[in-house]
Amino acid sequence: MADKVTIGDVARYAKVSRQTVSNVLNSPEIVREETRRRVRDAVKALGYRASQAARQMRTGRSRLIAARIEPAQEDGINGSVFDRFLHGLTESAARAGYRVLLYTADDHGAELATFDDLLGAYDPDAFVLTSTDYGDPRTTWLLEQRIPFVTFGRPWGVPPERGYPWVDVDGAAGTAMATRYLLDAGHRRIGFLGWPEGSGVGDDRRAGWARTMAAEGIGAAELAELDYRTSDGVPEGEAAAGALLDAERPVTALVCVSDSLALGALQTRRRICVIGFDDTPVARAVGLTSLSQPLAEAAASCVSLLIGQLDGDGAADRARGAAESPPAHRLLQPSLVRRRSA
Amino acid sequence: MADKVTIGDVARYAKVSRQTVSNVLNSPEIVREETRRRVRDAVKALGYRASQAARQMRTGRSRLIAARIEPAQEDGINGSVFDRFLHGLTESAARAGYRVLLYTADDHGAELATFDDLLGAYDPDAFVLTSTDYGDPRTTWLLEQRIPFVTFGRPWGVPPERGYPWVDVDGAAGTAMATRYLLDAGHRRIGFLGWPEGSGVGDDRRAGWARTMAAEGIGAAELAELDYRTSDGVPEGEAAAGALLDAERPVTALVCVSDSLALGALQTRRRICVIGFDDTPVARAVGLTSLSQPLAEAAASCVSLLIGQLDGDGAADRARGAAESPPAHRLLQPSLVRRRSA
DNA sequence: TTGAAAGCGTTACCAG
DNA sequence: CTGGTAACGCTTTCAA
Repeated sequence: MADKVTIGDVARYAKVSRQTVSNVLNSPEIVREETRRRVRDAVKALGYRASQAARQMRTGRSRLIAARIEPAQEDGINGSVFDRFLHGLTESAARAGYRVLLYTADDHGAELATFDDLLGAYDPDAFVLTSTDYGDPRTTWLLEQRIPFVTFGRPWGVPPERGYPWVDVDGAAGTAMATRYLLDAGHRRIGFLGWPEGSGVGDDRRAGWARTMAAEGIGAAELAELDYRTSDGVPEGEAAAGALLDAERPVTALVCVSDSLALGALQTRRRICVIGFDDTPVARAVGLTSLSQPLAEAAASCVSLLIGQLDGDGAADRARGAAESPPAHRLLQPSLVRRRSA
Repeated sequence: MADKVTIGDVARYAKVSRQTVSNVLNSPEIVREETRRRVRDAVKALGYRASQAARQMRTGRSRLIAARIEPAQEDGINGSVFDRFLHGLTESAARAGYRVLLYTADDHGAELATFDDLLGAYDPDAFVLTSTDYGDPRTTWLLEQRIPFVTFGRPWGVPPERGYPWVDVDGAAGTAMATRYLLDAGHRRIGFLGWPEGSGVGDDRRAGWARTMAAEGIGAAELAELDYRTSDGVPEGEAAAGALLDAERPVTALVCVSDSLALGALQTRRRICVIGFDDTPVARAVGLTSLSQPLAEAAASCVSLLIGQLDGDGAADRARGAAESPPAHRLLQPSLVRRRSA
């Protein structure tokens, strides 16, 4: 912290006015080539960096993106998913000239309060929301306040006219791929270990399995037999797999909505093929075939959607009233990582 | 983002000067009780929050703590450790009025460059460093620049006079506890699955096992027999455990430097007791007894050590020259989480 | 193209 | 204890 080098120092060094330095930084094209070079050399020589605080005072933009760091999930197995997403977010944001500001919140109520806090003090330019669910109050709130944001997760149950930008991974396509893979390997009694109905993510993943099985000519009655619903967890997976294996017509393979359930199924030590979801460290460790989400890409998409809003809408949005184009979104494809378990 | 409420608005509402409002916020004791109350009511009524940018311009303090988000480790199993630490850090920092700013860096060189970047632009008040190793250039750099920081991890190989504040978990105490636990259960041939010599963390954890075994009267020669060193990973753990089990005098129990190695040992499916380190989600999932680090407490300690520096040293440090008191530190105790594996 | 001046919201330093 | 005034470093008018 030897010295705070300001724009004035650079100007003096390059023998131009402060304004010219600012121009070189913000709209280089309007400055004469030679001057531009001289200023850039000065910037490099002095190690100058624009003070974000001063810039923010003038422009009103903090170049900060706020994201919540989630506590370790229930059994923590899929915690790493969020972790990797956050890493990708930080990296993509940095590339775009933004930084990620972390916050925590135990529930939606606390999170709304934190939004307010953050907005008042650090004034982040945007929020990235994860783990969205039906009737999520956070999106409504941010929409009302006209704060830019993206969600990683589809707007479950939100009517299109109240839409907002989102990024998600196509879970159904993933489980469809997994199911197809097992069918091709000769399986026909392929069960699905899923969560209770009502979670957007869980239902989506089940749908991919169901439609692929149906396309294979498997009727609704048999499908119902093969469809097991339980809350997430390793013991739950073990119990469920046991039930499916001890049925009159046992399953020979299992597509699971999560690695936790899949791991449980694996622990039965019975001869079945198992495919999990999320490609968590555990999957790698125990040789569990799993569906991998392109998290870095998802994070990058979140950032680019945000940048679009931040650069485009600025004040134009407020002036023109309603949005002209529907919010952008992006649905990415998971990939199947083959290991010993299938 | 309806309206930016400034200190002036509050002053007008409470019918006092801007300065008085500032005083109520920063040094409440010098303001008359009644005025204070009126101002506080105004703040609440208007939803006022001091603009961090403006405050920073004036005070030079950003109320930002920078921390690196690490990419998923090798096999990712212990990734959740860092994740939980980061969560705790965010929470503790928020309680102290600070926010956590994230950054990434692939190696030490890139990280130093990022320090510079961050300091120039966002100007965080402090850094929290994790995964410190021998001859870590980051601590040297920050010390030179007189930037406040703490490390989560002891200053391995750093002479005391170049000391800095740190927080760590006593790995040796943990493995000693685990070893004692196994001894009490009647085991005597207790092996240690560790990393190659030279890593501070690994050597420390080995030491706890070794000293406990020695105290039990087990000689150096036998100790050498029981001490196995390998790089981290599940397959590595499986191989190592196999070797230790097939020895002339096989081990009956294993203390491992990581959950990855322990998981590998467990996968041999042989009848041994295994204890891992870090209590990762995998451990919970497969019933592995493991040593748990008090991560939330570690994070809280980091924050309080930082706050001490930030509030105390301000300018006094530079004025008086060398530090009067040695940097503070805190060594926390891990705890043994018993599960099926031991 | 370049230079001068204003102002963003705070807090620190003065007098009253 | 309260009220004015200056200053932090930057970008954005406005003139030259």
